[in-house]
Parts: sequence; structure tokens; C-alpha cells
Amino acid sequence: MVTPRLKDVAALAGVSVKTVSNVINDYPFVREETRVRVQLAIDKLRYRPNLSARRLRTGRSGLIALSLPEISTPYFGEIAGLIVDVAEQRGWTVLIDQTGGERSHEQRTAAGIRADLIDGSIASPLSMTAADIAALDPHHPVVLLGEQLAMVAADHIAIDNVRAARETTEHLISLGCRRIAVIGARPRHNGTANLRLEGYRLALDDAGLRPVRSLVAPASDFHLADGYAAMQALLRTRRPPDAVFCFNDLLAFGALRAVAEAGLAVPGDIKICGFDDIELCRYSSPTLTSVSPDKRAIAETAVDLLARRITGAETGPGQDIVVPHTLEVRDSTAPAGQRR
Amino acid sequence: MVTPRLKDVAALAGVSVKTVSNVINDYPFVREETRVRVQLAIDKLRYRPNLSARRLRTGRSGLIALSLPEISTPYFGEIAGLIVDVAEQRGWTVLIDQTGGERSHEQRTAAGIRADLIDGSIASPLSMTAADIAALDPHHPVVLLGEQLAMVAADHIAIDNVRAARETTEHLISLGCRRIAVIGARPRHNGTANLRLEGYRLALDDAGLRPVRSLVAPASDFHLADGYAAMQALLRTRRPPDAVFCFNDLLAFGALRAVAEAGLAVPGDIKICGFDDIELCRYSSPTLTSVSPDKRAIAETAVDLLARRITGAETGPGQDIVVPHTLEVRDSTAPAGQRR
DNA sequence: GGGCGGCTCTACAACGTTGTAGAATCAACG
DNA sequence: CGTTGATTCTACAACGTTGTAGAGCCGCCC
Repeated sequence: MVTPRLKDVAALAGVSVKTVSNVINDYPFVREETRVRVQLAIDKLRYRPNLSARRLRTGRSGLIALSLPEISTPYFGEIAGLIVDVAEQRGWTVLIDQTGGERSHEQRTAAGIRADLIDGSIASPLSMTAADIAALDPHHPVVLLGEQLAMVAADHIAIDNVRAARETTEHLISLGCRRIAVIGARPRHNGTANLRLEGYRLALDDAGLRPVRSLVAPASDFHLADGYAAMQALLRTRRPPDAVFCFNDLLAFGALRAVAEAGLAVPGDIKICGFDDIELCRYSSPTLTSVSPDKRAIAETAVDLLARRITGAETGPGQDIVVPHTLEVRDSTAPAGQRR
Repeated sequence: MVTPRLKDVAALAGVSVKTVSNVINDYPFVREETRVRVQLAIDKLRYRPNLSARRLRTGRSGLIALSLPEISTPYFGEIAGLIVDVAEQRGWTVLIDQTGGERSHEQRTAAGIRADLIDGSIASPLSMTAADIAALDPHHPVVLLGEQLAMVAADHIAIDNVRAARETTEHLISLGCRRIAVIGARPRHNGTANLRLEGYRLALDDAGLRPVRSLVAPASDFHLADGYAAMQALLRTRRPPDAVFCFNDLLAFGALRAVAEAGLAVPGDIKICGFDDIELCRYSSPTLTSVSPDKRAIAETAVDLLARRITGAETGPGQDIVVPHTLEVRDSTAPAGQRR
């Protein structure tokens, strides 16, 4: 038994193909009786519209792409899961596009091939350049997550990174820490990492603490291995830090490992904070203090805004939307002698 | 400037639309000179075929679905990343379908809507029932990962779960453990968990150890929280285990947390093993011994086999393919007094 | 009662692609 | 020299859908 077509439904209901199409698309001028008869035929045959044909005719596919550097990163995995959920609820289907950090030529070509299959994209340009994004079809709606790209006039959704970093640093200062390091600086990229660095510096400044260059550890990537290596380097310095603010949770877990291997205790000898609040923060040893963006709000805002761009309900200039965050304080920054 | 069509290329090259199509599809009977001229026009206009139209005409979209319970689970994230990579190399695009464990009616409908957009699926039925899978279009090629579903005559790719579990248990026995618990039994499901349980029992039997019912902890799901709760329960029993074999890494991390909170040491007081070897195993405290499936082999085999099913190169009955695995021994099962 | 406008439905064309059939050319063969 | 077959290309139709234009009907108003 082949998949039913509009014409099969039309034949069964005794109307024209177009009338069936009209029922499906909620065209108002269809008699109630006709509508019911057509609907019955649709249900009976289990008819589903052919998206390729519809897209060919209307120019829309109902497909949106989610471009992420790496799906396997827990934070992106959590975000991706939420976006898929929300999109599904709204009637969109998500196609996940893994950019692989450095977009190779082949991958860019692949994106091009898919471009006319996709109505719009949600992109997290952590490792992409502005040029990469701009290279996409200019008529193609894009909503950016996390990182603001100056060159791109696209919508942009993020938490207030400066404030979040400032609050985190203040938290460490309030615990008595004075040599606070960061892991995850990315001097060459002009994105999220710099905002977090700025918040860190503002907090130090407020507290009258002098910024120490050797306490700002760069990370070429935001993986476990990078946090591990950066922490080892920090521990090897003449005066190691008494607290480390990592710019994401994986860096923090890598750092935790390095501290453990050095025979030091967290939070006793060193306090550690992460960023993103992935689920594992609540289960690591010690549990990890982390900045928690409202991920569901990010997903909902992104999908809704993109949908409005695609349908043309929203035509103004690119918006900057700020979603809330909280600082989830856990054992890795417990005051001396305490466990929460 | 609108996206170029075949006819634009044809006009520029001074040939018919069909000749351009023939060049694109490597039809052999095209003069070398014509081919070059057409190719130049394609490059000049940056022509890309419209997939919707192609799909409408050929019945193929170049899209494959990857159905996973949850993208946010690290193991599935890693597998998804690899599959997307491999598929991209082979010219396929992956659409990730998050089933959400319990497939709601809405989600099943969504799958139905997409069904005619997709050439085939790779599915990991950890939380799906056989009926769920069977409900998919029977003409729709499916490759299953991990779990064998008796009712479905589909291709199936997995490691030898019984052997892997047996080896892991033997490893624990060889370290002198005698009260070895498992976390992750799923009596009602007939899938992977049961195979791992079988391997565990075989190893106990070989060593002359009596199976103890209270040491077999079920887990309703395979999440951190489930491992945490199960471990707490095991620790509350009259004679707690001296080793725990968790059926995935998240369960193991949850268990680690419970042990830490109880003030016990791993591996000193209790040894713990995981399963899946996600990247975090190398960075947790302590690092986690885990069964490591060859994930790249899984991804490559799955994509290639599915592609052969779609193109019709493979038409035989469903195959059972076993991919290799290793046991990665780390600190969580280090012999007393040792750190690896 | 003639005309107008709203409602309901239909026929047809078009979206961009590829399969089919066949036209045109050329070389080789009997 | 006519026929055959291989090569190269083209015209046309079709995939399933929806937009456009318009036909037919009804009720209402002047």
C-alpha cells in the first residue's frame, strides 16, 4: 500500500484535490459538511502532506537547522534537546548541523546544499567566525545563541555574561579568596569569553584587587583536556590561585581533575566555579558551583523568534534578547569546613 | 539575486536543462567539452540542486533520521556527533529525532509527518518499545543501535554485551572483590540490560560466587539520579557491596557521588565500573573504569549499512553486526594502595 | 427583476527536478 | 551505399502540492 496523496483523499471524499488542500490549510470558505467529509477521508487514509512537494510549491519546508560546534558537548546537548522539544511543539522539525569547530570547506559546501531545504537556522557560533555565518544565504533567517557577532545583523539571545561573571567573581571574593584565576580566556576571539573576562575584571576592581596577568589562563578550546592542562599550569606557578573561575563546566571538571591529581582539596585548598550548569555539576565530587542560564527560556525564545522571522511576522532589525541566569552555589565553593 | 535554477545554468552554458542535470548526475554520455562548459556555468552561478524538487522527482531526500531517546545524554551525544560526521562524509544529512524516552502521541505523529521526507533511520531503541519501531513505515529502512528487538526484522549493530559484562565482572573478581553489585537491571525491559546482567551472572558463576539478589539494583532510567539513588540504597543494606558494576557511566557517576557523600572512598572501600566510556570517565575523581565500545565503528557501520539499504545495494534479511569493545581500566578499580 | 457581492468549489498552471523517448550525428559494417 | 549501433543531446511529462482565476449559486439591495 503506497502512501496516500491528495488525489486519493479527494477521490474518497468526492471533492477536488484543491478542496482537500483547502481543508488542510484552513481555508475559511469550505462548508462545514464538506470539511467534515474531507477530514474523515484524511483520517481514514492516514494522509500526511508530502513536505517536499509543499516546499517546492510554497518555498517552506518546516525544517530549521541547529548549527552547533559539537553535539557531544553536554551543554550543547542539553540546549539541543530543549530546542528540538520546543520546535516539535510548535510544529517545526530540527535538523542538527554539526559544524565541528573549524568549518572545513566540505562542511560549508554541505551547508550550502542544505540551505534551500531549510527555512532558517539557530546557530551557536562559539567556534565560527562572523564570516562563516555571513556566508550563509542572506535571505536565510538566523538566530544566534550565546555569542554576539558584530558583523552580523542577526537576532541574538544570551544571558548577561558580564553580570554573570561579575557575580561569580564577587561570590569567590566574598568567600575570602584573593588570588582568583580564570580559565578560558580567548584573546583572539572577540566573543563570550571576553565578556566573562570583563565581568571578572570589574568584580576584582570593585573589591580593590589588582588583576594579575599570570592568573588569566587561556584555553584554545572549551574541553575537559583544556581545563586540565590550564589548571596544571596554574598549579605549577610560584603562587597558585586560591580560586578558579572556569568559563564553562568542562573546563572546570578538567581543572578539578588536575587539582585532585596534585593532591589538593576542593574547596579546602582551592575553590572552583564553572559556567553553564550542566547536569553533572550536581553529581561531581565535589559538586560544582556554576552559572546557570535559563536554558528553556533560551530554547523557547530562539524557536519563537526564528519562527516569526520565517513567517514574516517579525521584520524589524536584529534584536538582542537577554535571558535570566542564576548562580548555583555548591560544594566546590563551600566556605572552609562547610559542606552544603 | 535569487538562487539559480537548472534553467539558468542551461541558458548560460547554451545547452538544455536536461544536459545540465546529466552533468550533475554523472550521466556518462556527455561530451567532455560540454561537461566542462556546464561545470563552469555551475561554478559561476554557484548552482546547488533544490533538494525538495529532487526528492519530489526521485523519491529520495538524502536525509536520514537519527532517533535517540535523549540528545543530552553524553553517550548519545558522542554517538550522534560521530554519525553526523560520517554521514556528512558520505553525502547524507542527518536529522536528529529526539524520542524523549516515552514517545508521546504527538511525537509519533511528528515522526509520521517527517516519514516521507526521510530516506531511512538509525534508531537507538533504549526506551522505545518494539511496537514503536514497528509502527514506522515498513518500507522505511531502519538500522538499530545497541538493543536487539526481537519483533523487528531490522539490521542491528552492537557490541557483545554479554562478553563485555562478563569481562568487567571478571576484572572486579580478579581484584579480590566478592560482593559485587550491579546497578541498572531492568527486569521488565528485554534488552541490553538483561544481556549485561547475564554476563555478570556468568562471571560470578565461573568464579564460584553465589548471586545475591539484594546486590542487583534496578534503575528505572539510566541517569545520574538513578545511579545516585540506587547506590544510596545499596549502602543502606546490612552488608554493602565491595564493588559496583554500573550499566552505564551516568549511573556510575551518580553512584560515585553517593559513595562520596557517605564518606567512603573509591577505589579503597568500593570499586566502581561504568559502561560506554564517555569522555568524562577520564576526568572524574576518581577516573572511571568503563567498557569502551568502538563508537566510530558503530557510526560507520550504521551509516554504511543504512545507505546500502536505501540504495537497494543490500536486500537480504536483517543482519546482526558485532563491533569491538575494550575495558578501559582506570582509578575507580585500582588495586588497594595503587593509583594508575 | 437585475445586479452585486459573498460563499463554495473547481480547473489549471506552476514550483525545479529527472526519467523516458526519441532526434541527430557519426563511425563502422556488410 | 544503406543499415546498424553507439554516442550526444533535447523535448516532454511527471512527481504532489498550492496560488490564481473563475464558475456557479445564493441572498440581498435598489
